[in-house]
Amino acid sequence: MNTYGEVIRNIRTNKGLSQKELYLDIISKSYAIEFEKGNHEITLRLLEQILDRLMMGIDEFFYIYRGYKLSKHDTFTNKYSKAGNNNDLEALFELYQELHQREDLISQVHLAEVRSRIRLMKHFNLTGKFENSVILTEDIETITNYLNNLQSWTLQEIQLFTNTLNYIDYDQRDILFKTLIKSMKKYEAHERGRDVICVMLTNMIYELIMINQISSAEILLENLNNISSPQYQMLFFKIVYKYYNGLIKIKRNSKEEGTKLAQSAIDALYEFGEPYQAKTLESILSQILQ
DNA sequence: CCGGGAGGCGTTTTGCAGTC
DNA sequence: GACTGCAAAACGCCTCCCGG
Repeated sequence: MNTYGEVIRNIRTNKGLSQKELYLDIISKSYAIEFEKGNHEITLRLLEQILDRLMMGIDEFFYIYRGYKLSKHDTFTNKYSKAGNNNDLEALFELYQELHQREDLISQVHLAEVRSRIRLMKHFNLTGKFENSVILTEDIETITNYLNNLQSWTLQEIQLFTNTLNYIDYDQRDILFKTLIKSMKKYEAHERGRDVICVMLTNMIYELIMINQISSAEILLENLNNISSPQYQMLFFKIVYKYYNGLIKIKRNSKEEGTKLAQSAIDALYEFGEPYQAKTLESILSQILQ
């Protein structure tokens, strides 16, 4: 693995910048040399200043540093959501095997998360229904014990909650959500944070609609609408917003209008090339219409 | 003007023995 | 097992000097 300095040197020379041009007033000349040779590391504060001169953010730098790959954890998150969204059991099972070999706490929690997802999907493939009873209680315990100990939540922890909240019982979920909400506010200004929060709200709203907590669902739905507001990359959540409004209308006895709204959201998902998401929403709609 | 080496200096971390 | 004290090692950064 290259050092940070070696990667920076590569980027610098590709831009045709001299060491002076890059490092002036940030670190000394000779320290810059040692840094580029990999003999010294520098603090994050200095690295950030250097990256700023290279017109690069810290996340992009780490992406390049890993050879244009995402970090280890992103790989988990990516693999997990990719496999989950595409209904790819084989990929999920591979992930499961990988985690099984590790012993640290976080891997145990992820293991419970993946195993639950596998069980849920296997059952869905057989019956066409999502049934929480197929999840192991020990897995739910592993996850809730972990989340219960959190004073403040990171985005990855919010994602964990999102991925598993539908198996956690209502009271427990409510307690967790109350501690989560404090951390949630802090991430409203954070681009990826907003994304993570939108996904979480989407799942929460779904659960609330299914247990007929319609007014709570409406409150969260308004939150979803506000937080996902102006950016076009949030279009997906706009579609979801429309879809849930449809479901709520059905629940409030405007069956025809609601179905029309929900169906148009599903059509939009097909049009944007999200067939698995669309199918999931379709299956939920038909469950509700029964 | 550039990259590179030697060495200095203050701060932080680490290893380890001793104490509570 | 947790805390304390302390020396050695490592780290982060610098200045000064050198050769191409």
